[in-house]
Amino acid sequence: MLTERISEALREALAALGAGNARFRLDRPRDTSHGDLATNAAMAVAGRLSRPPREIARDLKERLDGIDGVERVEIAGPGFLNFFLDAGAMGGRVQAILGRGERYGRNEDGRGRRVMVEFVSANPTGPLHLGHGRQAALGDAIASLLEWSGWTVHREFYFNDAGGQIHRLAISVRARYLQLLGHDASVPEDGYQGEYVSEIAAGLIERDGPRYEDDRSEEALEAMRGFAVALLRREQERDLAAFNVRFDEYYPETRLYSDGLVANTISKLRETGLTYREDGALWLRTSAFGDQKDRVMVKSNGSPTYFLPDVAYHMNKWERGFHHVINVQGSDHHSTVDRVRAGLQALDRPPGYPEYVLHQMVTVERDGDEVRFSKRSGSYTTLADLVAEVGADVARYFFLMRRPEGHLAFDLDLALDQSDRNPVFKVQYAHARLCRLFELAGKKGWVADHDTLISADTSLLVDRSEREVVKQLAEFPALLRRAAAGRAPHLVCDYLEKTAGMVNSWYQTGHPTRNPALSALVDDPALRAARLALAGAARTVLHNGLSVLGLDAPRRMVRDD
RNA sequence: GCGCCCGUAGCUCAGCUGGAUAGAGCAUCGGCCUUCUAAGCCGAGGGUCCCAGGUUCGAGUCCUGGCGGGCGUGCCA
Repeated sequence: MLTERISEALREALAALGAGNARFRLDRPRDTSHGDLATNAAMAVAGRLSRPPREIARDLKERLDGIDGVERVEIAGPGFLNFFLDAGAMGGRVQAILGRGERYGRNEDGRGRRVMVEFVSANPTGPLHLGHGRQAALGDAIASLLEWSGWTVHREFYFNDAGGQIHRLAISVRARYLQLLGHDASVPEDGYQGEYVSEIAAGLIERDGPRYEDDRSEEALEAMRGFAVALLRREQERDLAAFNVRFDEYYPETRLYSDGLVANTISKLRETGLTYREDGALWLRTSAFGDQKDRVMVKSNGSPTYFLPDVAYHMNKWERGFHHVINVQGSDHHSTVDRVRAGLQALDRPPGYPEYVLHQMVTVERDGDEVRFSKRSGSYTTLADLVAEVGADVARYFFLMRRPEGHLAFDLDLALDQSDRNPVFKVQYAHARLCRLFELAGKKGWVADHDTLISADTSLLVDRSEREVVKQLAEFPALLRRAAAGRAPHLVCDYLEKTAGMVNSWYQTGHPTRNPALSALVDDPALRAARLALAGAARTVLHNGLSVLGLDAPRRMVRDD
């Protein structure tokens, strides 16, 4: 593409001036009088070359003349180089987009490399809540962005099916089970109070009858535990499926024990000489690797803390061949980051392994006030309820449109709004509107197939409204690259909203009631083909962008009033 | 106390590796439907980028010190 050609020419020119490998920007200036593309290259290397930026810009400009598709280059301001593209090059970008089609925006940066994204990882102790929802949307979108960058991506869900929380679940189920059978029993204070626990107990009676009624053995409790975990796991999976999120693998904590990985990790850590006994517990000197303080590995009662299986699990990820791992977690878990990494460094893994994306919590607001509208969970709003209320696409988009590290106030009024206020509909509608143009062209008997569009004379796209759209569309690949590198799906949302706005603007400019001469559906076949090519390119970008985020790109919008 | 994150328009938030006059949506006000879906478009007003220093050709962005808010700081997960 043209941007790459200019970028390459700039690199060569900089090398010739003695500033090879310099970092510079080449992007679209806000102000169109500053050209179609602009670079800060001269300023960026001024310090290194100890020369005035404008002088360097002059030298660069001399070496940049004659790039195919560039009409002229100007020096401006403190030393910017502004590139003005000719009509042919501008139009050529449309062809390039159409040529790539559903692959437009993909790159091969991660080719041949594997990455694991671990996310959601909810304990099977209850229905998924909104924090899990945000994490599901975030993890899936980050995984998708990496796939668009050529990585081979493994989506993994880790669940804690052992330990104290699960034990409390089992006790709670037993209490409800006994209640349903007419016995006097109560759920302990630190147990699980939600209605779903009774549902589990009822399911247990249906399957096994009253056989645990008088059985206080560990085996009976174990059967209840197993039943509850399996049921909740199925339910979580069903809720995630309704949210269009799927995993390649579900990894249970108990496997770390049954496969001997926890025991193995203990002995490996002991071999490092970084462990010691104190107050009856076994500690690891994590402070040697930047942790705030040392951590207990094995409690004085002989059972491991959660820290140990975490380390064992990440050693296992590494041994499975995942040297790039991204864990998406709520920021309330951020204290585990340093200690897990410290434990892994003790075992000679690199300091930055694994990578973490931490997100803040979610609240739902209606009329500016926080609301909770879930009955089953007992205390919190569930993901399933939210999805039932607003739909998967809206929920996903809203979870993604803010930076992960900020608190997310889910605006329920806006989410339920089917008007222009709702960004999801705005983007989807812009896509549907472009599809509609092709439908109408077809009705008039005009050929607008792929071959026609890709061979259209797009140098006819000279109107400002058209050129602005083309420039926006041309930025899509760089945008995806940036979003992938920054683990930042919200950038895609921003981009799509802006693109949809520009598409709508362009569409209105050429609306028959306003300015028929600029309509996409003009009588002049050559002009029509060029504009439909632009419409096709825009539709491709909106479609691909929505697809990266895991959203549908409808060909037609149906409003349910 | 210490660690991490956040602080940008009335509201919700973008802002890339430091780059040209700080942007978007909503809200407010004024225009635009006999013609491709007005679920839209055009225009206007609206800013101490939390504060104070520093780094430099240039700081919302980097550094230091404050202020305000969130989370964490367990032999809980």
